[in-house]
Amino acid sequence: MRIASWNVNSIRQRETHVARWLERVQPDILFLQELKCEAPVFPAATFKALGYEAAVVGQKAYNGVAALARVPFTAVHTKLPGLPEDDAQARYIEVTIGGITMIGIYLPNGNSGGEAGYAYKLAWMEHLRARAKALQDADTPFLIAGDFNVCPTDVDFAPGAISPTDALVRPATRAQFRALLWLGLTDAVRALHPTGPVFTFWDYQAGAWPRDLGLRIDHVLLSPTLAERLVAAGPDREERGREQPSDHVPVVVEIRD
DNA sequence: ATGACTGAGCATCTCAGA
Repeated sequence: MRIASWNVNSIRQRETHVARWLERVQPDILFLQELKCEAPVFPAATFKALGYEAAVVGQKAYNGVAALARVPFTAVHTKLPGLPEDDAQARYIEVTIGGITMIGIYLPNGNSGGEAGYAYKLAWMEHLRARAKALQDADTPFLIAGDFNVCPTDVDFAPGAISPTDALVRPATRAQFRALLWLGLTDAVRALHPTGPVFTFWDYQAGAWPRDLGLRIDHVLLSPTLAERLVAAGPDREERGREQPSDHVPVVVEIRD
């Protein structure tokens, strides 16, 4: 089984990129982030023509997540359990496919809105940890894929690519990410690439891509029984070199059937 | 020393991204 995640930075700007990528890579399921549109204008027909059904959690202009899969499925949650009822940010989708619970996330960046904005990020991470713990306690095989907006360690950003005070690297951000891992989850990409940079994002500015000044912020975390079946994991750097690319590349994980 | 990006939207500027 091939599972992928991709922050596309506007699905309407990246519709062709995603369609061609699906044809080339043939994932069983693809989680998308930063759709930047409401569900009715998501280009579902384009992906349906390629054999992919879509579940979309949209929002005007900001955020937005979706799942595309070749096997019929339904979204069981479209909001992160535990968040206030009036939270309108489209950042979470949870589906079940083949007995596995799969969660796609667009975790808050945390650099806007001052300390309140950062507190929202930490609260979001704590609710995500609680959701993961509930699945773990129920012995449910599950994975969490998406844009975590977390550089877990100093190896996960190029020197100079980010400020030391950025919300992606703040100590509390990393502590909350480790709390997730301590549930027994495996960072799929890092498990198979134990050392060195494995970037998934390069800023549009200052020649970050040609200078390879990237970040590793898109992750796939696996519950224990899925981790035992892990055979491959990594970013698809090829996509960053295309015309008008997203600033993120897809991350692809292979799980033995 | 200078310039250095992308996308959406009540749009020729602001907000957000990271």
